[in-house]
Amino acid sequence: MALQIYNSLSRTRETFEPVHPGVVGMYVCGPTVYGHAHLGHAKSYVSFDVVARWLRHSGYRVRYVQNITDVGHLTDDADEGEDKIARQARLEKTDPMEVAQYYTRSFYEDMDRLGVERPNIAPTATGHVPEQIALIERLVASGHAYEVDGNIYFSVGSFPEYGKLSGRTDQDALQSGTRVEVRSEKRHPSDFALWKKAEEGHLMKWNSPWGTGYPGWHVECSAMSMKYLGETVDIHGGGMENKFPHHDCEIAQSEAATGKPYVRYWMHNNMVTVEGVKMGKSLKNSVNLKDLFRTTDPVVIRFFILQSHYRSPLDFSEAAIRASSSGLEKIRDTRRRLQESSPGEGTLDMGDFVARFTEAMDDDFNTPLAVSVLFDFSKALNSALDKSGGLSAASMAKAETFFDTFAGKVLGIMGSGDREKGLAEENSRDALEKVMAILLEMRAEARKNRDFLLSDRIRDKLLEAGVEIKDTREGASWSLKTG
RNA sequence: GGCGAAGUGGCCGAGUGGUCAGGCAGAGGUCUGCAAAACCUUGUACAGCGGUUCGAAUCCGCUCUUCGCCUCCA
Repeated sequence: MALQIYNSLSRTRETFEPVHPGVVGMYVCGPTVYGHAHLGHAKSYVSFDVVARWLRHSGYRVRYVQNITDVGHLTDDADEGEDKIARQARLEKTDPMEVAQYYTRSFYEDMDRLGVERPNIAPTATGHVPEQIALIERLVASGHAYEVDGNIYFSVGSFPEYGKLSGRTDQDALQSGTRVEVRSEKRHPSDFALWKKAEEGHLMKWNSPWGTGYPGWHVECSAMSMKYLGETVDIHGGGMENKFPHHDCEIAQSEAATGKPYVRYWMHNNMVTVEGVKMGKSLKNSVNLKDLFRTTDPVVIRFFILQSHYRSPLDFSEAAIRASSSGLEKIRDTRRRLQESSPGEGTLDMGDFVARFTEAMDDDFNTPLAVSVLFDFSKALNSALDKSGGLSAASMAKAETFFDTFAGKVLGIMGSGDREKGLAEENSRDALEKVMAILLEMRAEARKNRDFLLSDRIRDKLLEAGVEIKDTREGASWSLKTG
């Protein structure tokens, strides 16, 4: 079965076909860097990370572009209010660019810990002002945008399909009951700003054909997406809350400028809720990743996220995290056991698991179903290892490859065999292994002499120190406790 | 008010008409000095009410409830 993707624009599942065979251009809306990343960022970027990983696994060459918004989004209304980064700079008594750089580094730090691979290109809005101006000029020249006193607005009336993504197509009907105030200088209340004139004291500003100002809040994605991925991008991803107005505006300004479809497949991931309520900064229930990582292994968070579908809301709770932690530990234990077992004669057929995993991922990236295949595989593998004959070296190698490929490279919830490890970490691990070998030998001797008092004391003390002992048929094994 | 999503067993969470999701927690068992792990067994869940059908968690209608967007937000 070919890869199926749910397209938010058509609201149906479609067979994936990129513009250029074998190559995928993918754009994902990145963060606005004025604060530390939270669980919502984690869900979004882990989800799209797995999308990119799966496409690569399927043989595509993927160019993944994810912007950093370091200017232009306002605190308040679409065209009013204060620049959020500028405000944060004022609060921290520093420069907006320092705020942007600081939180950009913080963002990547957190994403690295979650195992999110870096985008191929991570363009910043401030680094692409000329491209944004060029796009605006194109829109002004073709009559899709107009200037009023140094401000440029996109004329929604010039693009009849405006709102097709969110289903908000009747602009006049939308005006009743809306909370957006009517701005007199705009021709239509739904028109949105492409360029804003810089007021007195505005810090982040650039020269333009219309005077000193700064770009509006939707242009950057269109300009940067088209610059690096062409006028039609294969996949454009983002959070559901960005469907309107952000993505509808992107479509309007891009398609009005080029006359070509802007995006082939729109993908929107759902929100994180905390006890059933949307997580948001204003609600003071947002879960900061750095705080969360203090108590929870980032990989557990990643696993937790992948245990639900990207289009489903994810409800965060301590209990749910604990359940995920136990589940992940089960899979990890199985792999550890596999790596520590000695070869025998038994065989295990991997084909069915590979097929089921592939089918799940090809069906709109159904990671929870794919994870369940991992559990089924673990069970089958454990049963095989339980049998007195053990598993043949060939079967063991195949099983290891299965983990390495699907749990490691594709889902990123386990180390991949060829991962790079720091030398220091390697050395301390070596030392620990030698020490543990000595302790386990002494304990084995104690058990042989039926000195269970001593053997249990060793086990208990080690557990206190964070090392867990398990007695198996093939001798004792140990592992560092996580979480 | 408009647009959109969703309600699955104690909890999390798949499943677009017909033999099993899966995980966590719980119970019983095998193994074991004990423990842990693993494995086996164990749960007649699909918001409610109607309808279509030989057959519905899955399709249709109504009702109830929740959530998101319509203001920046992943």
